[in-house]
Amino acid sequence: MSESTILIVDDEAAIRDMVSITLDLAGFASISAENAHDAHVAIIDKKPDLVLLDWMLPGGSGIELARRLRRDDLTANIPIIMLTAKSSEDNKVQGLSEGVDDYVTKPFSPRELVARIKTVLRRIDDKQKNKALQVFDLQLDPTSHRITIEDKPVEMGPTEFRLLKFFLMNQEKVFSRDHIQDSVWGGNVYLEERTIDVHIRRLRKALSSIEGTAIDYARLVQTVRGAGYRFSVRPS
Amino acid sequence: MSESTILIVDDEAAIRDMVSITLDLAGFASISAENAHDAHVAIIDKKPDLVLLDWMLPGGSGIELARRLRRDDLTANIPIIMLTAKSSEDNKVQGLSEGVDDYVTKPFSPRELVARIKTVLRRIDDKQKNKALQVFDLQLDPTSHRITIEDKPVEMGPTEFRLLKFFLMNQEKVFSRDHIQDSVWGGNVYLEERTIDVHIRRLRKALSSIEGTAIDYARLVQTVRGAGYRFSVRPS
DNA sequence: TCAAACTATGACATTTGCGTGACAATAACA
DNA sequence: TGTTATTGTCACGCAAATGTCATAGTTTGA
Repeated sequence: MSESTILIVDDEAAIRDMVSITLDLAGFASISAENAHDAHVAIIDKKPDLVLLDWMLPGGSGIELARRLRRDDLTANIPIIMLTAKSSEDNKVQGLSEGVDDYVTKPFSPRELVARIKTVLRRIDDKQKNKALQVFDLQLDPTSHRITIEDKPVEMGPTEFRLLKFFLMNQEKVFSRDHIQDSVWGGNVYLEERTIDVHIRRLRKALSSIEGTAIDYARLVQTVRGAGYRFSVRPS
Repeated sequence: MSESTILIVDDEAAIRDMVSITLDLAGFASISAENAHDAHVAIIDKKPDLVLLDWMLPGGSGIELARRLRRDDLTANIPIIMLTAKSSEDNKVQGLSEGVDDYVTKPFSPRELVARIKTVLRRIDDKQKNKALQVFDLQLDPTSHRITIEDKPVEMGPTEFRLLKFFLMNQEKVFSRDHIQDSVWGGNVYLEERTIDVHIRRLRKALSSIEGTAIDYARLVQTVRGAGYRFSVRPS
């Protein structure tokens, strides 16, 4: 997994800096915001993997932000760790009910903060890993190792299965054949260049195998001439 | 069944220790938490089989925790026994509506506590057992150690019995041969790779042995090429 | 409009993984 | 003790999956 990005939301610059340095040292990328509004913009824009949110933002907007993030589907799955000034059970309870994932009480040690972050990220990761990937009525369920379109099972080989899984987890991005090979086959094989094309074709064929669907799922696997392939919900 | 883990949630260290010792003596493993937050983390992390929860945690967070546990799918099935300071009908009623499984009123005897725990665990256990072990007209009764299809007895060896039981308890999931071996044979044996196949075949054969059924039960044991086997009601 | 560069596709040989019948060793049982 | 059921292994056959190639089709830019 690549580097996780953490958004720090706190009105005190000193704390932002301190946390930022801590996270950098722990191998995270960090961005900062000093108020709820900037934070929200940054979240939409940069899609951080986790938000460190000060409970006591001026105007009590910390909890407001948390609530808002949870309400919106786009941001509902971004984990939040609250930073609370004092260890108050009231806050904790209220925060838990807002869907906050964990707490760190100020003052906190860098070690503790990093540990909490890692725990939350791992927990979320496990949850996501076994979650079914879905695009329209196309569904890939890693647990049952099954692909369905409109609940009808779709037949394909193991390689096409991995290929589709890769695309579903990385939509709207173009990947070169080399990159696809590394990600789907693993780095230690040599493949003829055209081989990727053939598997793309097989995947498309499998996605077209269900008759009478409203959407042509094969068309979601798009060729980007000179660059590679892309899985996208938007027409090319 | 392996050792059950009980999580003790109480703010008084003396009670935690006392209960912990009691549980150890009764053959349970126990972990402790002194507040709702730590408890929640421990539950996510350690997945205890039962939670002993003090009703009167500071800030009234005991009931909050119970409510929160019930809301989340991951924790909704973990049984909760409430520890109440005084025997108040109000508490009991309120607790029941939160989905609490039982009550123990302080002060309680170790003997009573253990009895309650065992009762709840057994109840939950029975519920789990009797739930998954029927598919259409195929029935597996763990007690009488019998399998029937449309009330007609099905003959199979002990290994196939365990295999079918495993599948019935874990439907819609793919298992690798290694995983099946660990779960059905136990971890300390070495089996030739093809051996699993042979037992799958014997199981399928047994499931086909009843003539004239509406459903081909053998077909529920599905091969997932390159991944393992899956028991599923849905066609592959 | 043409050539060059790139991609799609059908066909094919090879590899891989699974199903199956047979068999010997072992365990269960009368 | 003899008899039967159960179990694990093996060898073989088959079908799916895979990678490659040759050919056809498409796009791009001069």
